[in-house]
Amino acid sequence: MKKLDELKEWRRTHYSVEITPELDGKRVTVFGWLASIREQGGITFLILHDKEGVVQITMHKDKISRSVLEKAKSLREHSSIGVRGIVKSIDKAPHGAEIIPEEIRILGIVQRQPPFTLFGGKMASIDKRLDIRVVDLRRPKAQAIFRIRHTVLTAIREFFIKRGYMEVSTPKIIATATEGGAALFPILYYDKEAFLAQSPQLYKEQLVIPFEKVFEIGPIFRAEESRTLRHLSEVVSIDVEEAFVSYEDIMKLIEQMIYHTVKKVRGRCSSETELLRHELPVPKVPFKNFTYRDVLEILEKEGITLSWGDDLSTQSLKILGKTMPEFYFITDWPTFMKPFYIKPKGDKQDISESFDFMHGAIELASGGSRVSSKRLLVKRLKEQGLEPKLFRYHLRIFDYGMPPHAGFGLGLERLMMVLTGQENIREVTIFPRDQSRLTP
RNA sequence: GCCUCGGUGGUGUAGUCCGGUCUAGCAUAGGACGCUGUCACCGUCCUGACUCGGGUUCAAAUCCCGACCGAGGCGCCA
Repeated sequence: MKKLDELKEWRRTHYSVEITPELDGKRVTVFGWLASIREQGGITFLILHDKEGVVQITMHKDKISRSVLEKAKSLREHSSIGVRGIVKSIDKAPHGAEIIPEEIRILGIVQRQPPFTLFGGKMASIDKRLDIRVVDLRRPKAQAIFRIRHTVLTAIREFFIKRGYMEVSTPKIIATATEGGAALFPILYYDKEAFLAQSPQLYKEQLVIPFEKVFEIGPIFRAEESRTLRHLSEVVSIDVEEAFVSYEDIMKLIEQMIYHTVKKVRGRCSSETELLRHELPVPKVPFKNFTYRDVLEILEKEGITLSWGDDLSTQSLKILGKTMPEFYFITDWPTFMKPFYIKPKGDKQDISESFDFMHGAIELASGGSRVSSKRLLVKRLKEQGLEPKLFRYHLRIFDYGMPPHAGFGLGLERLMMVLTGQENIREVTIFPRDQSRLTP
């Protein structure tokens, strides 16, 4: 057993990337994890990485105390250490500067052979990586993905707050199905049956009464038996609802939100997108807009015949994605294909004021104008085979001046797949949940 | 949920069709040594694996059955 050192009075003076030639001769303290150790004759090089990047620690056999050198050589990749030493400006070092250590403290040792190395080498399968996910997240590419995610969330919050939307939180433990459709996870709520929310839909609609413009960024849960690269049982949904607007206004809002977000990612995360080798062009606005009927015609030309009312199969979405590898909307879906709260068009009741927001073959968001008349809502519930009684707590709000309103729900992970070029939604989720994975 | 495919050292793979040549190859990792400017360092040597259970056979990593685990596609779903 190797002995661990105590942190004691040591505190970080610099992050790895802050070790620059200008600090030449200064004493610094850095903390991090060992990314690699290389011996070159009488010189030993350690690469230390922290959350910001890497720095090189260099030890000449004759110029360093024996105990420091022995300690360094005993280390294995992934060990967590602290290093106190003198910065030396030198061209041959990776960023023009390195640290000559005076003392090394071993703070966390590596007991087992990790299933992968941080830099280079073959990647282990996603299953093995997810088993020790936080170690996997040290990989530079994973770091890049989640830095981008952080930037995306920040940009989206900035965007809505600046435009006067209020951030809200709604219950994730609910009494009844919100919209029918997706399967819910039942849970035991004291002595009652309850469910995990599949969407904040009904709550956010109600919240336009006091707040007019709201958004929520929070988890939603779906108990679908979906075994694909783009479905999870728990995802983060970005939900917006606004009073006195229609679905066309909401589509415009999405367009601006995406434009703003991509601009921010490009501005703040250029090194991350470069590392991921993923081109992220500024999206061309306005986004293209096809009706459901247009899409059927496009698919017809591609040799796929669908009848009005057919869902777009995975195959047809893939073909659509090839012809349109960009952001676009599919609007005016048949009313019966959409949830009960989606508003039918005034003159054509069989078509709805609805849209799906797409990128290539992947559906990112759906939204629409909402039904604001209680009578119509009850009619729509019945048409969809739902029991209005179960929705009485929702319906009675409509007796107290429910304004016309519209909104959308967007899957954050799917947006992240598009922004980072990942094919598996698990890569953009810190601790993914699917039908076979409940841990870690 | 359905269909298809797979499970070989810590990790990624070759070998499986067509049983014997497998004492299981390669890379990476781990250990030892050498190398005074590496940066996926390099060189030499070493360590380490056929998912589990049953069956067929003179002989099974290889063929058959079952279990467990995983991957992809479709459907469901947003």
